[in-house]
Amino acid sequence: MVKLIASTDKCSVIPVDYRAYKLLHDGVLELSRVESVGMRIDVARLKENRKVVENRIVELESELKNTDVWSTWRKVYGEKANLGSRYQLGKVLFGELGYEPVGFTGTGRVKVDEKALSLLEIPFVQKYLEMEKLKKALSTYIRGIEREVVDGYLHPVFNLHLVKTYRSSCEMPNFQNIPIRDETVGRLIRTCFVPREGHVLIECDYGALEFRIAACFWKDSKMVEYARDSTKDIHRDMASKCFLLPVEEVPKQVRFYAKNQFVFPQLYGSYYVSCAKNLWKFVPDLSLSDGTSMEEHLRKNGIVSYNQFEEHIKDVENYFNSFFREWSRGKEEWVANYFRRGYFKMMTGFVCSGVMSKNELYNWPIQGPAFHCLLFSLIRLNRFLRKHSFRSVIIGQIHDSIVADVHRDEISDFVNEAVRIMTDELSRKWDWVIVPMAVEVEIAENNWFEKRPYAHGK
DNA sequence: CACTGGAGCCAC
DNA sequence: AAACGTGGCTCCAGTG
Repeated sequence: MVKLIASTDKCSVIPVDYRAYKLLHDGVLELSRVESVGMRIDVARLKENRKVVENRIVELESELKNTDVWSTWRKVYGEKANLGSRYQLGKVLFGELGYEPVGFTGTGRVKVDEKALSLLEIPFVQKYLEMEKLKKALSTYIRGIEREVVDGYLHPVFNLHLVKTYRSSCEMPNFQNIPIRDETVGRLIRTCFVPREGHVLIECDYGALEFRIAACFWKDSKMVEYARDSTKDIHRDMASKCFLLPVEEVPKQVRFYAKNQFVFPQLYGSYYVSCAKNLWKFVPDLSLSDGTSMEEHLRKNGIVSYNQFEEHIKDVENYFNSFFREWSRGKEEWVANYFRRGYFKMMTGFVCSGVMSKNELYNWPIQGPAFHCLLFSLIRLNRFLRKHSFRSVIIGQIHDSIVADVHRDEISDFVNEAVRIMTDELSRKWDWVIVPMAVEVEIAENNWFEKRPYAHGK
């Protein structure tokens, strides 16, 4: 089946930089080699894990069907009762049993996602959610991988022609969304990705890539300063502002939420109300290093209610805009320029035309070139491995990281060259790369789940 | 029976 | 006026 991009006119008369085309051409060739090489799968383990998950799902199903909630469900739906139907679950919980809906979807249906359901704190629902998590692991990942494995190897397809931002995508199966956040599910799936005999898995990840590219794109002096100084950390500093903590007392988890619920959303066009709402949700889960709860800490600092917190985040947003003042002014100009011309060109030469929203205008010129750094590196690294007859092979790519199956004798040579390409050579390739690049290397001896940081020279 | 869109969840 | 972006995949519900 041929897929086409619907919203972007790539056949426009705007001259396309040949170097942009060449990057995709070379990229397609190297990615086809990556696909052909494939990644080793522990098929026996995958099967074992499937059995475990299948059994647990059966167990949970029978427990769920032994409840009053299920009796009601059967009364309403009779033979059509389907435990897998969230629509039916919504009707039972909110229609029959009288629980209060937490929210509604775009089409007016009651929200029955994990977030909405977990607020109900009903034993049935908690168990239901555990079952759904395992079903997702089973159907999308375990079965998805089993279906595509050929002789113990998986060959996901990496596309360069589908994404509006000229990023990549991946399918059959999608290797770019293998679970990692949930430890239980992550273990079930990732332990099945194993190195070849005598090899280890190595992952080379660009550190803070999108922030660095944002600094290059907006040329905001403070962003550049942050990107150049490895002792500086924008997420830590904004966590400190959002949660009224001294910089040196920002816990890792608090930094994580500041990064994903404030800094990136702000850079891509969100605003303080959304940020405040999203941050506030996690406040009950947060605590300081001395054990003080975040609620307690905020209370001590005069923030008792959500409204006060929202006001505070509004102040932080104002601070953020005045701190990155060239970005703050530049983004308005960027939007105005697009409205005059109807298109824009990425730093890597790719043209984006067609109807774009403000937020897309903020995101696309960052997301695309960030990936192009990775693609350039992958091309150079794969050529290097071939030229010098390495036994090590690149087996995949996840937007800002390269995954490789590296022979034990080649680990340091591989890492040195990968890091050299991803930093020095990249800087030479494009003059708009005005901040240093950082690479985080991880190694896994037995399987992908066990990956841990690998200390390298750079 | 084939197909489509919505909702949900997984990643960066 | 509105309010972070990019994907793939699965299941269900509805349509023809």
